[in-house]
This record gives sequence, structure tokens and C-alpha cells, in this order.
Amino acid sequence: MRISELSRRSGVAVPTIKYYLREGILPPGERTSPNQARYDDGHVHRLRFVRALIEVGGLSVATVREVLARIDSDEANLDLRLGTVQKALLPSTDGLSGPAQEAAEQEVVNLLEEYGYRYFRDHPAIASLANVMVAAQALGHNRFAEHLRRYVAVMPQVGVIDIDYIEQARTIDHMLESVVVGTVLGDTAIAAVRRLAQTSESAKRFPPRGSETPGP
Amino acid sequence: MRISELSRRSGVAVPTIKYYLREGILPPGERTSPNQARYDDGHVHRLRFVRALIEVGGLSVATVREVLARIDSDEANLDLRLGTVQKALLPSTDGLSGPAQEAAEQEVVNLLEEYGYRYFRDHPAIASLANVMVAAQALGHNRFAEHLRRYVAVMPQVGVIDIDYIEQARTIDHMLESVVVGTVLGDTAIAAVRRLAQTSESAKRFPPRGSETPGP
DNA sequence: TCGAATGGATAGTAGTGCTATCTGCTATCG
DNA sequence: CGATAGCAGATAGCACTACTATCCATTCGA
Repeated sequence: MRISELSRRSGVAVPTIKYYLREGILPPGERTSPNQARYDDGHVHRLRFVRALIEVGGLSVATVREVLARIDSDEANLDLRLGTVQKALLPSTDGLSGPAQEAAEQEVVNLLEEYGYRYFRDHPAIASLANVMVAAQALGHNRFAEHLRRYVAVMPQVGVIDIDYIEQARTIDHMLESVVVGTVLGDTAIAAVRRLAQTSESAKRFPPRGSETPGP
Repeated sequence: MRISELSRRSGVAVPTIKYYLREGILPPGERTSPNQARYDDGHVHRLRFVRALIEVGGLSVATVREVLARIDSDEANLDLRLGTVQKALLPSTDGLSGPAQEAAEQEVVNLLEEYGYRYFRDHPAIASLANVMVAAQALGHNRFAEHLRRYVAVMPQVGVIDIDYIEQARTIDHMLESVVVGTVLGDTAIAAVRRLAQTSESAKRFPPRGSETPGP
């Protein structure tokens, strides 16, 4: 198919498709002559994928490019590919330093030890989590660290769900895509379910007038 | 104190403080003369709060303004205030429509019923979650709905943690701030802990060479 | 054959989040 | 009292992101 049909089938405007081609987010079509190209279903899927990451997951175009480059990489070691894909999905944590940050990182590591996590010390999520702790501390929210401990206690259940999801993929490409979909759409989904769970728990604890057992 | 000291104590540049004043994100200082103002510790705290929401939580300036306006509101009904504050923290879901979206919303509602959530039908998180389902479907990830079900099954535990956190606040203002801190920093924290839990679970399931029980 | 569409290049635009400059005033120190 | 530094407020500018529009030579399809 040519670009106008690609546009129609993916719901993405033609100039935007050209922009994505320039940005290396969408691979070039197959040339049929020096200035004509043909696109296929893979391009349609890639476009939908990109739009989902940007619109639903809130990723920037630059992050999407990074992620896709890693998915498309020809690295043979699957673990390595999965790892670098995951890494591209965490906000950069450079520029986080100072004694407060390092103390918080140690505190995070202690928590991970305590709850039996397997981890490596330079995992970017450790710096990210420590950064949150430092920010909460600066706001005088001293109970936040205890709050975090409880998250650490329950999240392994989510980890199991997530790895189950990835493991069920049938091909390596599908597995790599599942990592991204599971992580990015998963973040959005978890944020939404969490709010619903908060509302629900709040309603249970403080019943709105009229929903208690009726009085005499 | 005056603006330069406010800048020094909060770590926010003077022009940025002026910008926040213009945007209504930072309340004006107390006038001491037609063109002089005095700021206090409340301003320092507010600035730190704003920076945490923007830098750690990734909120936009517009969202921060919305949230703060609701915190500062003089609405007497606490439930109402808490509710509107929470509402400002979900991405807008207008423009989500179509049969696929509505079917997905019904599916979400069914899930909530099944797991005993208390909810109201126009909760924005329902539309948001349905939107994620529609996007996953469009990518051919048909197992995603099952995946979501498992999130719905575990998230009530997080809801309890979150409401506990808010409930422990000592004043109404602190409670309102805890809602925001718990939600916004909480989202960031949960994303980080989730990645650590994924890495951990993955390492347990597929032990890296050298960590199995040694062979003969 | 000839008009519409295509690919590719270049330039322009809207929105966001600051940052710089300017103006007239004020605080303060010697 | 006067010099000087700092302040508040207004306006303009800037860098970046994610597109969008225009142009042109080429090519497809009727």
C-alpha cells in the first residue's frame, strides 16, 4: 500500500507519518522506484504501536525512538535485549546525587534485601525511588518511607503478573513488544486501577450517607 | 523574607518564582508597600511542593495550578474537596467515545462488580482504563484483558495502604496535601517498585548463569 | 497523456516552561 | 541625603517538542 492508505488504515495523518519516517520511528517502505515506496501491515501495526505509546502511555517521541531501536536491535542475547528495552522505559536518573540521595538509595537497598528482592545496585529504579523519598522528606512527609515499605511488600504480586504476561508471548518479537506494552500501558492501567481501589476503599471506610445498614 | 531569600531557600530561580506568581501557582506575598512584598515559610513549602509535583511527579504547570486551586478552595465539605482534588490528578478523558470504548467501559464495570469494588459509573479512571483496553486490543494484545483482571484483583491492597496514609494526617490541610503527595509521588514510586519487582521475579524465574545450585 | 498522488526536503506553527530585560520604585548604608 | 543595590511587575524572548504546511520533481493510474 502507499502512504495515503497507510494513513487511512492507521488513523495517523500523512504529514505525521512522514515526520515519523524522518525521525526513524517508522522504518522506510520498500522502494519500488527511486522515489516511490510501498508499505505493508507491519507499518500499520508499528504506527498503532507508536500512537499507543505516545497517547496512552504518554511517552515522548524521543523515548519511543529509543525503545524501538532496542526492540529492532540485532543483539542475539535475549536477556540483554529485554534488559535494554526495559531500561529505555525508566526516566533518566542522571543528575541525582548528594548525600541525601545516597542515603535514600541505601535505604531502598535495605528494603529490597529485607523483602527478598533480587536486584542489582545500579538499577535505575533504585535511584528513581530514592529520589521520591528525598522529595517526600523535603516536604516534611516523614511517614512516606513507611508507606513505601508497604508498597515494596505488595508489589512482588504485580511482578509475577507482569512476568507471566511476557512469558506467554509466542515469538521473540511478540515478547519484546509485550515488555513494552505491559510496562507502558501497564503503568497507565495500574494508575487507573489504583485510583478506583482508593475510591472503593475510601467508600468502604467512610460510607456515604444512605448506604449503612438502615436504622430503626 | 524577600524574593531572593525565597529563591535561595527553595532552590528555585527568581524569574521562575515570578512566573509561578503570574500563573497563580504561588500566592502573592504580603504587601509592605505598593511595590514590595514579604514571603514566609509557607511560600518556601509551596515552592518545594510545586517542584516535587513537576519534577518528580511529571505534572504540567497547568495541572499543578488546577490541583492547588482545589486544595486552596474554601469548600467546607471535606469529601467533596478530596474528591475534586483527586479528579484533577487523572488525565482528562474527554474525547474518548465510540462503541469500542463503551464496550470496554462496560467490561471494566463488570470487573469492578466482580471484585467487590465500590465505584460510581462516571469515575474518570473507568474511561481511562477502558481506553487502555481499547489500545491493547487494537495492537492485537488479546490477553491484556486477562492481565488487567489480575491487576484489579491485587490493587485493593494498594488502596488500603493509600487510604491509611491519608487517614493518618493530623490536619485537614495535611490530609489534602497527603492525597496529592500520595497519589503523585505514589505513582512514581509504584512505577519504580514495580520495575524492581519485575526484575526480581524475572531473575527468580530465569536464574542468571552462576546462581543455580552448583552441579556435580 | 495528463491530473492527482507520492516521496523527500525545508520551513513554519502552537504550546509549554521557563529566562531576560526594562521600568519605576524602595530599602539601606555610609 | 544621596548613592547603590535590590524589588515588583510587565513585556518580550528563547529552547524545545510534536507536529503541519508548502514546495517540487517524479510517477502512477485512468
